Amino acid sequence: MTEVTLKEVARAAGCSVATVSRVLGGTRPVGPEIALRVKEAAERLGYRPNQVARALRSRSTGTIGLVLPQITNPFFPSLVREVEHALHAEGRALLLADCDDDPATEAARITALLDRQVDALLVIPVDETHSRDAVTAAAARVPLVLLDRGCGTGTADLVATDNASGMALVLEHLAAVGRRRVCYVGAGGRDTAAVERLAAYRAGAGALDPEAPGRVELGDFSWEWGRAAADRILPFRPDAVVCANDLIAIGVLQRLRQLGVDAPGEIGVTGFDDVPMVGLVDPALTTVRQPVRELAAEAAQLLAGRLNGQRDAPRRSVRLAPELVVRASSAPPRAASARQAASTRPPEEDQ
Amino acid sequence: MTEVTLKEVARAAGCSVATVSRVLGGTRPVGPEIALRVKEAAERLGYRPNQVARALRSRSTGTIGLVLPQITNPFFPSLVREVEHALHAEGRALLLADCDDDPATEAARITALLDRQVDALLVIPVDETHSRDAVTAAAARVPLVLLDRGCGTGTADLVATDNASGMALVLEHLAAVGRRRVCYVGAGGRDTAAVERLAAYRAGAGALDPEAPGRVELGDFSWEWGRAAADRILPFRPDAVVCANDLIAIGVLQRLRQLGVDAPGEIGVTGFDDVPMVGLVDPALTTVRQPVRELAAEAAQLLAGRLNGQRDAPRRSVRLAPELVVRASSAPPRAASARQAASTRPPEEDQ
DNA sequence: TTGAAAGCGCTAACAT
DNA sequence: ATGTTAGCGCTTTCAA
Repeated sequence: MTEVTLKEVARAAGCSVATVSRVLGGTRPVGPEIALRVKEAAERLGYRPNQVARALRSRSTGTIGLVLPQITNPFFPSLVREVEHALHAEGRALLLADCDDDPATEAARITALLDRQVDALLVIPVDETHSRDAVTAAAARVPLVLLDRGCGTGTADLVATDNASGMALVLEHLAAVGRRRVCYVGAGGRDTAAVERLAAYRAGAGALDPEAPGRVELGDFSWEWGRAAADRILPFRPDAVVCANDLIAIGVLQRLRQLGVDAPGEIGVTGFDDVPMVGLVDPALTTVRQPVRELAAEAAQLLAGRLNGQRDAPRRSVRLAPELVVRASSAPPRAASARQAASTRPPEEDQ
Repeated sequence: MTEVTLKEVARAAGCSVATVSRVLGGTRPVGPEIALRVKEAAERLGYRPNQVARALRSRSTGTIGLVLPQITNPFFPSLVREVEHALHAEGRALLLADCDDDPATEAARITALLDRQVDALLVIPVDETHSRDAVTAAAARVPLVLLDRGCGTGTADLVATDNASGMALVLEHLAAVGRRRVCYVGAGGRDTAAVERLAAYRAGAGALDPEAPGRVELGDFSWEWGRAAADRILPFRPDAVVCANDLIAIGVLQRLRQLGVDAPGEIGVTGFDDVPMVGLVDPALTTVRQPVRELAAEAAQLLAGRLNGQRDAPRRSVRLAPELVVRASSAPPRAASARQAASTRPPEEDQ
């Protein structure tokens, strides 16, 4: 079974291939009755345009590459989903590349996608500094939008959550519920999510307590780190732990429970991202919800603009405001009864 | 900055385009010193083959489409990751389509990928019956491998976990630790994961207890359902709850804890998949680990075979054995002390 | 408004 | 072993 081509449709409709192309592409006006004949013939033969041939001729594949650090990071699947939907809604397709959190792999994947003639790239850079060269080089060839994380300044368009204001929301909220001895459990990575959230904590925490900006423990974005970090922050005798993402917060909550520390009674805990998994923990986690759908939509729209001739418009950097989602884990502390309540259940150990 | 083409490399190397193509593609023998000249020229000019042109001529794009129900289902990201790595290792690229658990969207995505001339398709079907037509039609056009889930018999090649033997492992294990009053919390969906696991439970549970095959509650693959189901299975007075996947098991464990029921002391709980998230729950979850990497590798290899001329070899159906991962949630019951221990902590309610 | 014809960049016959 | 040439299926001048 061989493919139906334009030529065959043209023959069936009794006109030239150019006319068929015009009817189907809507490029130029075509006489109404011949247009009908063409559409009918195409329909009848089950004609489907060969996108590869179209791409070669028109220099546009209709595919967008998405390069991300690790699809197994629980924040990314929902972002990928929204990006996929936004692109398919415009008739584009998504080439996905996972670079295993490795800048060298990232560079290789970017090259591979460029070789495939993607119309544009969406990149969630692995590392603020080490991703930079590959991103800059790619941005010189096709429109490139950095998504969710930056990569030096002025490298390319950027669509990301406003991490600073998200962290500010958290700190304001903690102050409002009467918590002052805050500390931070973050990630030491060089990606902008880690960097910006830490910086925002350092900048804002001093308003609650002059010592707070110094009460910082850095690891990675995992709940294993959150567990380990819980032990390390207890000597600070904090009344709140601000975490750089939800996974860390979940780990902290788990470990606090094991240690018999009452959360939120004694220590409040906050996360960042609002990944689906937070539905699992008890107490429910107060966190910062990233506007995932809006990020995807904005990125798709920005790309579409660049692809429609706005290639030389000034670089855009779009920061979307996240939303604080207040749940139980940051409820006002039970100042007096906390210690006592916690001690009714003895600490358990890991098995 | 315009792209470097074969023609320019040929001119720089002082030979014909055909020769350059042969050198770079390794298609035919070429004289050693002219080969060197060509490689040098290509290198110097920074030549990158245009994959679209190559695809049009050679009728092979080097891209594989992956169509899956929902990337946000926590089992899929690791599978996608392995598939991506396996394909990129062979120089292929991955077009990802997410069909939102909807068969109509699935059909549309499959068509979109075929229009893009994917060399082959990997499909994780949404629904055993409703996905069938689209899959069959696509399989007539390109090699198609069903991944992780089937879709009627004889439709296409299949690479999936052996759900039946996974469930059998669970039941044997529960019998070995002395649990007999088992029940099942499953999913009522029409995908093969739900169907096969349920069937295997029904087939095997009778060996533990004649009533067990009838003790079944069906919902969906979510932890919300697991929570709700926990209340529904308590009247069975079970000593073990077999769950169709990890999310359900996590929900069941959570609700049991809320109700003050001791797990595993009183009721053992098992899951299926071994998603990363199981690292979060306490007690640690006994589950069935799907051989994710091997599934991806097998699927990639099967595709590669089909693409290298084995298109008409007999259909293959490959079932990979999963592995039982025994953790705390199915430890032998504490027959006597269970009720008492549990009642020291009063039931909490959802907030 | 329509058709004829020229490619897009590459590979694969077919020559030599 | 190398060069010449004819397309792959489509879009887009350029003429009519």
